[in-house]
Amino acid sequence: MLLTNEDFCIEKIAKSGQVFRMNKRADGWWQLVAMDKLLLLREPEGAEPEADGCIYGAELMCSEYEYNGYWKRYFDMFSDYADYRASVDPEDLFLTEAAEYGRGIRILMQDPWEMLITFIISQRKNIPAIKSCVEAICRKFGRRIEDERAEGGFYYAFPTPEELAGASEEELRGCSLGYRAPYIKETAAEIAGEYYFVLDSLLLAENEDLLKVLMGFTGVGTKVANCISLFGYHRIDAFPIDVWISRILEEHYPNGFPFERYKGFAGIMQQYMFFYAISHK
DNA sequence: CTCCAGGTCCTAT
DNA sequence: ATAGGACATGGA
Repeated sequence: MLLTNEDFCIEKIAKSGQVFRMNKRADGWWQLVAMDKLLLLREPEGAEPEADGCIYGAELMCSEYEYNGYWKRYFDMFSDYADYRASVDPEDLFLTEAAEYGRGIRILMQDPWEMLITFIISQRKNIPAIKSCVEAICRKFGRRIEDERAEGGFYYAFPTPEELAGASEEELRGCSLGYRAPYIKETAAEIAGEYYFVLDSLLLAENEDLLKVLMGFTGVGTKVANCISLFGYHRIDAFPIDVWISRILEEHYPNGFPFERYKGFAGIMQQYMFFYAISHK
């Protein structure tokens, strides 16, 4: 299944800090696990790098049926990111450069539950550390799935609410979660129990209500709630402010970020700025 | 070794 | 409301 798109770069998506189970293998394929689903993808054969050195588009190891039924939505292929980039204020030199640098990034439509737990883990950790924690809880509590396409012949699904709720705090701490272990356990217990349908019920919620409910879970504050909104509910106007974005706002937008200009999709701009920042450390 | 990471919670004003 | 300190751990 060949995907030709000017705004699809596997490597940038994998390194953009929104997805933590997408890794390049030694054989050249990128392996992505989303909940219990596996996808392998790689750069199109014979594709020439563009002027920026990047290759755009991808070959997906899946049928058209699987693509249309799941991955097309997952990768937000119904949106035209060229339009988003074109909306950038040309006089805003920083954002112009960041958006050009981030061309190929897309805001993925990931699972709300996976985002809830993943971003509780994310607090005060760098991206490599987040990845190893997420992988650890999957290995320890997730269902093992045999699949010859996977590296080693198997992979682990993201654990279900029941699987995480059943974990002891010691087991969770064994995944390097530190003080987040009780956050994870409490939140998982709530989702596995009385709030079983709440994440689904939020699909149609207003943005403000969504944030408010998410922040009701232990370990979820403003920033994490915005990440879950953006990456798990595709609320592309959500604007998570972490230490990187905070620095950018101080350095480049002393008079405030022009949210009015990007009304409804400021989260896309946020992602370009974030990726630019972490790539130029 | 030191510094820092896609922050949140709790407490004291 | 708002400000300050505690918090676990591993990657760089």
